[in-house]
Amino acid sequence: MIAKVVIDRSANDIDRVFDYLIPDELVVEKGDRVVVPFGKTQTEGFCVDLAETYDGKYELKEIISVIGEYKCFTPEMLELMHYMKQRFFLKYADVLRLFIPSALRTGKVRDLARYYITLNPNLSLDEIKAKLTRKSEKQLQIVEELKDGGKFLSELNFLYGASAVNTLIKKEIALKELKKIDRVPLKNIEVKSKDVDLKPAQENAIKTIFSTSKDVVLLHGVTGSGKTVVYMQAIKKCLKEGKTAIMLVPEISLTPQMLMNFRGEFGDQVAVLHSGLSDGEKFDEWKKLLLGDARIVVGARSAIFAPVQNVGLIVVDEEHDSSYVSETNPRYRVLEVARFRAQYNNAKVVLGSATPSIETYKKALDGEYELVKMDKRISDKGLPKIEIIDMKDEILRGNNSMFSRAMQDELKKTMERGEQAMILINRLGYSSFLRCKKCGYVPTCKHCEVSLTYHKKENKLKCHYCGTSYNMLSECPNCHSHEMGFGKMGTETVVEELHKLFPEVKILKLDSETKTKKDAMVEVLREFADNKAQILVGTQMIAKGHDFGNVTLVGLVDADLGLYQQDYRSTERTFQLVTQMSGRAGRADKEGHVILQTYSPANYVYRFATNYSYKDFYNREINIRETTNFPPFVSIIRIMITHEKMEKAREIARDIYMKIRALKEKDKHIISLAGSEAHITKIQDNFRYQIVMRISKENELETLKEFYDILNEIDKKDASVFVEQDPQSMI
DNA sequence: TAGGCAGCTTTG
DNA sequence: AAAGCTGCCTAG
Repeated sequence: MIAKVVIDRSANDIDRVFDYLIPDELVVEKGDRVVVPFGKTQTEGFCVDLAETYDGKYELKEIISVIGEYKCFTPEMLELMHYMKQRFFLKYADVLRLFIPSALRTGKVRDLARYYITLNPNLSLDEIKAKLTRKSEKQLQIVEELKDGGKFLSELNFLYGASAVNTLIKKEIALKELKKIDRVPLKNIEVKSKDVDLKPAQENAIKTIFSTSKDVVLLHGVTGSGKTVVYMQAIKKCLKEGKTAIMLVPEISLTPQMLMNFRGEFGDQVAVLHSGLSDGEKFDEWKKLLLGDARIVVGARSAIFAPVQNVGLIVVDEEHDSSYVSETNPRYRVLEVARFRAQYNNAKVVLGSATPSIETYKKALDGEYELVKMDKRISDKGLPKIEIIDMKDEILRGNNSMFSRAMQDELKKTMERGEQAMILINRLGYSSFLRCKKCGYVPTCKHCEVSLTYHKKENKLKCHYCGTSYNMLSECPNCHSHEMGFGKMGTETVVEELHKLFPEVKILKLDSETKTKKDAMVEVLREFADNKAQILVGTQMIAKGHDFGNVTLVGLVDADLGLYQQDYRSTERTFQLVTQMSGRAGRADKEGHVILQTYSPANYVYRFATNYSYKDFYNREINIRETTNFPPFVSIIRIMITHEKMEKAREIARDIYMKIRALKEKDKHIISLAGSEAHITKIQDNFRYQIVMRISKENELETLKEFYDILNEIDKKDASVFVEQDPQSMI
């Protein structure tokens, strides 16, 4: 027998499948991890296929051994590997590494054994009781628990705490041994049928999810319309049918509520996967899913690769969130992976959002996705009122502070009522754009209608989509003032200002600095939830999914900062942000209020956001996209070439560029083509060149395939070459 | 002439 | 990615 093996190394030259002979004494199956001789050494690899014969062009070597007790990859995942490689231009090894916890590869945790605890058989029950520390109620409980047979250590630790268990082991009352776990088939577990009062809209949503013939359902529901209940009821239905479910949320570490809801409903059937877990924890959760001990996974982006079988439902909550697109190493898009898995398993994908991405909504309107609407809040309370404040007017009236008079008034009232406020600073991508401080004018590109980015090195303004360069402006062409500046505002300055206004009020701060400090973020959120501070200042990360009942005021200090960027999606993002942020105000029984400060109060994005009219916003936006030739009417493809030597990177980039230019002559689906240095020319000692194209939606996959063929053909040397579709940012 | 090292080749 | 091989440079 021949084993087809992918070597567990990420490099251009060895990104293919190697043939090995399986020696008679070894059993190797598809999905096994193996040790093989490779070149002059031994390496680990993954068996991705078996074959009877091979083409005989070279002498085969034999597989040395199989590692691990079980297969890492199901047939589904191996097919997904091929799909992702050809869809996103990835390397085999990079894809396979996504599918398994890193602890498994690095060998920190490798076998499938778990500690199993039994009572010492050499001791009678009386002897045991005599040995117990008198007061320890917990230890006694554990002994009772173990009387009729052993339990796994993790379970005991969870139920009684590790210290009690450890004491018993130390006293040799209980014995600890490694016990291998057999693969348990998916058992049909009893699902508690706690009756929930479903609103008609929710019932309708669930009915549609299971009755539609389409593979994707878009659940368009306003904030507070009860989408989570729909997810849970639909998942419950899947479990009853013996299937599994994947529940994706933008960043699980930020939404413990979601997890609590799921744990409450489904108990230990839920496994969690996200980047905040330790290696060991990740491994344990993964294992539970692989073995069928848990049948629901709740997690962030990478949980889409959970090793569950027989998937019935994949939910992508906050569908529009940019975290569903991987922007590092293996670049992939969760929605497409979800759809692959759903089609493989004959399952449904449910996309939930109050503000679906323009791309998604168009697909729903075009009939590719099923569209379900939930446009009423559960609580029958209206959505909070959004008040727009014109900051130019404030300046005219002599208020030079970063807070408008309305904002100060409302903050004061909120503090007096003993309620809480959230202040948001919009820092969605903070590349520098120029803005007139008097009238708010932002220079844009003549050809692309996107705002220009300032390039310090050349002292020029540039458009990122077509590359046109403009001279730097010192005078505003609109109002002729000379106060052109770069809009930038930090959480720090906002907190300082607030302190001056409200010296006795406790203020908390949450930004990307807090995020890097491990538990700091959780701590800040808990303090705020416990009402220990009255104001929470933060970047857009505080806009996501939190449910603070006492928050009645939400303030956006400078909503525009996200609006004028060299990015066609910035209006959309701003709309999403305003809508989401206002969803944080007045969640419980209190009336909410939103204050939005802007220099462009007339911008349509604010008009539609304050009326909560997504549909009107969509109509306007889709129109602009169509006339300006932006996604979803075309696809923007970026090929990035990075190399530690600038000349090499440039040489390869030029090679690719010339080949695509030749292709463009023949293929009318390639609309535009531009090659240049990337905006950030060097990251981590690697020089970066990019080729940006617009291609038509028609024939899109074929056009991409042509690009991939070129990329496969050329000598990439040690360069890393990756491809992005409709990139979130052009940095 | 030994030693060092940059750059290239090979991997089933 | 990692190891080994080649060829060139340099100190002595």
